[in-house]
Amino acid sequence: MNKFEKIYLDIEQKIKSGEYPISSLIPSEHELAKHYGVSRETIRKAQKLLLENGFIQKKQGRGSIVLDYHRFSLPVSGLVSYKELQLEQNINSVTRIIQNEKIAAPDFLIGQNGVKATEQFIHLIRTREINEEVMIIDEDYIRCEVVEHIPNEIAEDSIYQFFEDDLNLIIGYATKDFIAEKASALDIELMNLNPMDYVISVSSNVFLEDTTFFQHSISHHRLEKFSFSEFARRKPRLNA
Amino acid sequence: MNKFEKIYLDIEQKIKSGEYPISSLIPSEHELAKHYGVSRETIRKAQKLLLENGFIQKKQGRGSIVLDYHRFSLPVSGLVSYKELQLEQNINSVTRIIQNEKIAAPDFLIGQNGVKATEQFIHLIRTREINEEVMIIDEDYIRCEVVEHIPNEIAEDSIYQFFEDDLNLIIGYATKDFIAEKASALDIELMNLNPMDYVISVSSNVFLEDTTFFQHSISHHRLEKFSFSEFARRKPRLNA
DNA sequence: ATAGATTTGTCCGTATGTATG
DNA sequence: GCATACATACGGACAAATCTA
Repeated sequence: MNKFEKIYLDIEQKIKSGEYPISSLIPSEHELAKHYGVSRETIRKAQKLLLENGFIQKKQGRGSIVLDYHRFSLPVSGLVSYKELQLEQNINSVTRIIQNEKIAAPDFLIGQNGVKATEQFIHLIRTREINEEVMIIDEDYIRCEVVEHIPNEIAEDSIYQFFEDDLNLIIGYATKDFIAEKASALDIELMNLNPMDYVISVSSNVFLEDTTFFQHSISHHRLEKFSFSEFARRKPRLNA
Repeated sequence: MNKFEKIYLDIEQKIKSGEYPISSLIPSEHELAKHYGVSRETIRKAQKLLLENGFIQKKQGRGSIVLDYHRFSLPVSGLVSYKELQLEQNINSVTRIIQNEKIAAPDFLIGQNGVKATEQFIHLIRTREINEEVMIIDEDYIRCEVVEHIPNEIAEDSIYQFFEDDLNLIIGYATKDFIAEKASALDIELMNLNPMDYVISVSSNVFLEDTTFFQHSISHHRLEKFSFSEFARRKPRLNA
């Protein structure tokens, strides 16, 4: 791990433990640099992470203030996978595999992001149940050029852990679109909904670090159980 | 404006104009540093902005690739105001003021974020109409210690522009929570909904740069018209 | 109201490490 | 192996904002 990441974790822990209380100022950049035996730029990199994650607010001439940080229920930003969420929140849930098979490239993906008509995709449909009630239906299309097969045992756990730890894929970024839409036939069947009900549909395209497109996923959430939070910073309007 | 912001805008413009085409590599950090007559660190700061805004992807040993990005309908991240969104998307909409009055601090805000029971708030309720149909109901509670009055002409336009340009307030950050919930009486009345209908409720607390809390807002969206997008980067799991 | 000390913001030049082709 | 390009780190300099005496 890099120096600035180690320092970030150390300061984060000090904030969480209360050693740096909420609303207080953490030591100055100069003091921290001396304390950790690094240069000021390294401290500033660590602080940038703290800033982006909502732990501190910096103010020129004043210092860095500890914010009243928060436990997010469903962070949109940062591409947190279902498995990671589950672990963090200790939700006891069951994943059921509805479908896991290799198919030809679906029409709506061909031509976009360099997908050729001759390619194959893994078509994965899973449900997420809590207390025997289906809360989320996840549908994934995964590019076979990148991942040729996903064992069912993996699909029941975390495909992202599999991608990253076993296949050594590096996930780069994703676009996500949220809309509310009428429940599909599958939603109605698996979630026991009525034809007039709505679901929240989160569709995303995921790309590797080298910019190759590798996954399209659609996730349907029950309205009553849908919620997420985020921490946002005001971006300066540069084009003014 | 800072050097790295100017360079950011310049490169962004070059990407948008096609001078740096999608999927191509932009010049190396070294070349850009020479071209702009600045140090490499300054170029890297500008590139970090491009990275965060989804314009490029960097790869060690390779270079920085221009991504095929964009046209976001409703960026959650970055605290973009309704007015800015409207401008960006050329949506012709009408804002109607339902209520704009000074009230005592509402119970649900007292004690949180340093709000005292003796404080006053501006209670603002507005509707956002498109084609004479109410799409969004915005309810704002704005701290009078920070903003003592909002003229109706302003409320019809953009309160954020008023805060920033006229009152010189600097917005720092916000927390946002999204849930789907049953339509309220006001929703039913103003949006012409049925009692069983749902709306998307986005509630947020907004803080100034100096960490003072100054606004709580609740925004109700019609399901059929709700949509937003975001660009997210995978954050490294530091706690692994 | 002013001056000086402190703290963060920006920028530079250099050095070393690591990944890519 | 080699050149190229990005990643990390250091130390220094000055500016701008804030606080205090």
